[in-house]
Amino acid sequence: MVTKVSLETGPVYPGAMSAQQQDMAFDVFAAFCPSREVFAELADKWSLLILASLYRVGEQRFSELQRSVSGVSRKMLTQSVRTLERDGLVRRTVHPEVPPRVVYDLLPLGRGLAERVATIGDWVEQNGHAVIAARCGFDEARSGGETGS
Amino acid sequence: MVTKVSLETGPVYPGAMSAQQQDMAFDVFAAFCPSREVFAELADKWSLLILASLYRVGEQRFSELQRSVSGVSRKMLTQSVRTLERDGLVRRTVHPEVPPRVVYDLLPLGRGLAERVATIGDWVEQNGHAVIAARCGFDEARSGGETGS
DNA sequence: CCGGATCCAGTGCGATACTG
DNA sequence: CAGTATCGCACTGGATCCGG
Repeated sequence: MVTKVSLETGPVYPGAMSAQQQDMAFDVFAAFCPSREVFAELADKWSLLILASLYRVGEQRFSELQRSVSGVSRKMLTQSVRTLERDGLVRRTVHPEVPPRVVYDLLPLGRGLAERVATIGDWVEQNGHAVIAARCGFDEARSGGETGS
Repeated sequence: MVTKVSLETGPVYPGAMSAQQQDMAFDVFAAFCPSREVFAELADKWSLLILASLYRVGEQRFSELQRSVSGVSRKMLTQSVRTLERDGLVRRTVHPEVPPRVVYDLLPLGRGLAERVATIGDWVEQNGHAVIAARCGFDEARSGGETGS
């Protein structure tokens, strides 16, 4: 892994990469690798939750999504969903009615990612208590340590 | 799923939750669920990359980690790794030497998560080109659409 | 070598109001 | 209903200095 790509700073991938792309690999850990940018774009609270929600619930309209991913503002929802659409992960379908109805769902590409993201959500829901417990122990050890003596 | 917990705003989990905790579930999608806080804390670029790096490479010292996760500042690395330690995901071992040597590695709890996170890194490295291609197409369609006529 | 503390610019993000 | 535009604050996160 980490075979390294062209390693240019700018976006140099025209979309067609031929077969040799198979022996090349993006490196998420490299600061200037294009894949890092992709990763960084996805690695935020709202994007991950939106992906997970679309994966769990299925297609949803804008307001449903906003209720589903509780706490997200319209601005952030719009922005995140736009990015996901731009990245070819999510499809945005506008039904030309009045009032307008816009539906979002996962594209095949996005489903593969969302699937993995959802497992992280699952993990947190299953192991959250352990994390919180550890956190309490940690804080307690820090504040409790210096009171004595 | 989404069975809902006590739903208090504050941190109300003392660490011991008895057996009934099994029928309860955290809900990552609920704005005020404690698990959401945990999720939000982990859902950032650096934390995810650090977990993935520790999973792939194994235990590393501070400076190794900084080189491994290229682009991270010392401040962010310290901060992220502290949070991960606090959450019981990562172990920080100080070797009392001079110069000091500090080693980080995954705790069992953290390994379970890191494993899943790593699959996301893999996904990005494998499908990054598709994302970038989609992105180009999207941008092109937007700017190319209004030039004509 | 590890990392805490401080300073400060940049911006993420929420609140609000307006459009189609 | 879905989305854009503007404003403003708070927080992020990098650079730097310092201490163990």
